[in-house]
Amino acid sequence: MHFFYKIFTFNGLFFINKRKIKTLRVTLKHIADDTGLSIATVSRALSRQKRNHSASEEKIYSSARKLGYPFFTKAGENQQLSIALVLKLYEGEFYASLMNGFYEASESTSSEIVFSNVAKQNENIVDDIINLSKKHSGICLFLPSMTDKDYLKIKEEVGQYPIISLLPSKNPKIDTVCFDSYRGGYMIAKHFEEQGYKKFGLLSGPSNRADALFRNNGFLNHIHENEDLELVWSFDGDFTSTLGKAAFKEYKNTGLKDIAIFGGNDYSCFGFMKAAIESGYKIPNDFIIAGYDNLTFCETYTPELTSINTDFNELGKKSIRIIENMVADDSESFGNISMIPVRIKIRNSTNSKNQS
Amino acid sequence: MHFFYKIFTFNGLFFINKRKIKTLRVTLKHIADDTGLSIATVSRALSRQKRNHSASEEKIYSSARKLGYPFFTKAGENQQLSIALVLKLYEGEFYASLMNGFYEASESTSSEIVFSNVAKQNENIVDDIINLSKKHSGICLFLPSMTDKDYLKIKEEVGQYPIISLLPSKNPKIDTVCFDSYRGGYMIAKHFEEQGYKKFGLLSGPSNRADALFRNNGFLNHIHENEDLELVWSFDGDFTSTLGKAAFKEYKNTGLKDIAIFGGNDYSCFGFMKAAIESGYKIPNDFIIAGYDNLTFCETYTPELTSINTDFNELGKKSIRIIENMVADDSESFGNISMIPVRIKIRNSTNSKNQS
DNA sequence: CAATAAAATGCAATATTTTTACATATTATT
DNA sequence: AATAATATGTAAAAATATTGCATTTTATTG
Repeated sequence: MHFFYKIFTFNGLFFINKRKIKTLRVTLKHIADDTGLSIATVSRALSRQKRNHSASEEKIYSSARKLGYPFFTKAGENQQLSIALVLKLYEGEFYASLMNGFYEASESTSSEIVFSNVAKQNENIVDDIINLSKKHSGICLFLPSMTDKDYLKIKEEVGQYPIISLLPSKNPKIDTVCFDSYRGGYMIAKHFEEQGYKKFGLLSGPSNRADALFRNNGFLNHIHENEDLELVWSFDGDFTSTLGKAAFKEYKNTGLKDIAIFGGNDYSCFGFMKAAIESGYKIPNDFIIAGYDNLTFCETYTPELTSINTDFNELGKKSIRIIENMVADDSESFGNISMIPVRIKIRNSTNSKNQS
Repeated sequence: MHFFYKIFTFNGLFFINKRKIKTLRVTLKHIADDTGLSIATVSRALSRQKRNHSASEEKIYSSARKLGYPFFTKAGENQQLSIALVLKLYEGEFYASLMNGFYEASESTSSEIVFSNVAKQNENIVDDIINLSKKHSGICLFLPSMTDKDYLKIKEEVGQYPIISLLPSKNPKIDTVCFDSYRGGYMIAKHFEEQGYKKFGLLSGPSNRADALFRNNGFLNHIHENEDLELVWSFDGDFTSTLGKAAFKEYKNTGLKDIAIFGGNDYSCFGFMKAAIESGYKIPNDFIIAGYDNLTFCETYTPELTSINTDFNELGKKSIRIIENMVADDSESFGNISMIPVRIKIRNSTNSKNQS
């Protein structure tokens, strides 16, 4: 006589007919079956103090890793927090600086930083982040493409779990630690004014990035606050040197000279300056220009580029401290913003006086 | 009546007098004690399908993360390999490119790349790497400071565990996947010759880095192979633009002109060129120069810098493929080298003909 | 090559850890 | 205040891991 059961899975659970059965977690039995050895042998191999790298042991370890068998932490061993820095990695000095800043910051605390990359085309970033929240004590998000809606969804799912964003937002839904982009833009405009310029130009970053908007706003607000200052030219860039070059073409056509240009970021400026130099323009004589990010190449380029320095080590330290506090006392907090001050680094690209 | 026991730990084991007792792994009991809740409640919170973010649940999760309680993988869920890319992170475009290349390569395979940073001052790198070998299916090392002795020690401890180095070595102790640095240097010398130059200069990288030596050797060997070519100037740099500048001072003193200089890497060249331009030299008219790494700034700089392009995506793909093969068939392999070809990207800095 | 020692393995008993039924307490809703 | 829903603890049951002992396999020695 036979019985027939319908076995199916739903939401990660297993069912026989409609009765819920155990969620099958990975056990020594799975490894034993996978390697063809007995449970006892598997147990011994995994709990041995010193690995001996015999063929069986290697097979067991490799199977254990493959199947996701957990390697138990010994009690009292792992007391440090693990904080994930979630970003979409691209090429460029910027990302190395960001990661390096966080990493160095973590060395002076008892927390460990883990970098977590998010796929470039990824519909389920929110789910990924929620998953990460199981493995780490806190999360720092550097994801320019995230919308307010995404943040809200994360906040809902994740409750008072320690999570912060490293990018400014017009209307922050979660706690934020970021550079004071507004002030950066403002400082540049101020510096331009101090150099005696009245006519200003703006090569802006992508309009869907809040940090780009804040930089612009700081710059523009200083212009609008002063009657004798004027924005005479602007161009919508995207933080790439390619559009920086395109911006110069457009600028050249206008025939404007002797203006002070804020380039949004350094890459844009490098593209703009290169095109300008190739067209026979002299910087800072024909126009002055300043960037944002203070990449190492600001010093390498001729003329050296005035830029806004952002201290990633400070950003990292502050972020880690905030996450640590959030872990310690689980009081609800929501939309707090911490601003890291930025510094202007003045170089030759805005120094028309001493130059000529 | 009382008994006194001496409890102590050694090698992660616990002993009472001299009798070994259990290694105390983290269990629900620890979390229950830590949170003040019962084991049952902890069990329920951790195995709940949908988190509800109640105060207790948050406390339990946070304690679990803190103590290192393992989150079990469900059987059949985690079938992908996890490969660690171990490096010492510094600022600079180079590291972002390396990580990005590996990350993108991993997207087209079933393996996952995890970046693992190693502290800058770290006496126990070898131990750290051996620890990582428990958590990951394979390891890729990018650690220029490692010596042959270190590699040998790792190989001994780790047996036939899948591990490779991404840097060339004079006498490789473990399997290596790296760029063909020798050929890169060679290609530059060849290109210089084709441009009609007979007198060559070399600004070399740090002598303790095998990859720098290979670049030099490729360059020098082509010179030595041809009777009419000659090395007329050389300088010991360290891959920084600072020493690039210093190199130019030295070069200027020699009074040499019309030679072809290989800069070791791009940063050195940028420093050298900047100092040269500031001294009124014209490139490529007064000398031609080529770098190595093909950073994005090669195109941004004026003159655009000829350089050797290294495809990190290829490096990543090849490395992942090799690790995957090592995981699949556990045959012993030792000191195999795979070279990734490099390409020369010719730009204006070596183009004195069409220029003048 | 046989004799012996050392190491690895499987079985099954034992120990440990996790889950859950049931009773009770707490919190939310009407 | 009554009732329902949810959360918690106790203790029993179930699941999982470890280990003593016997057996097999591999390595070493004369």
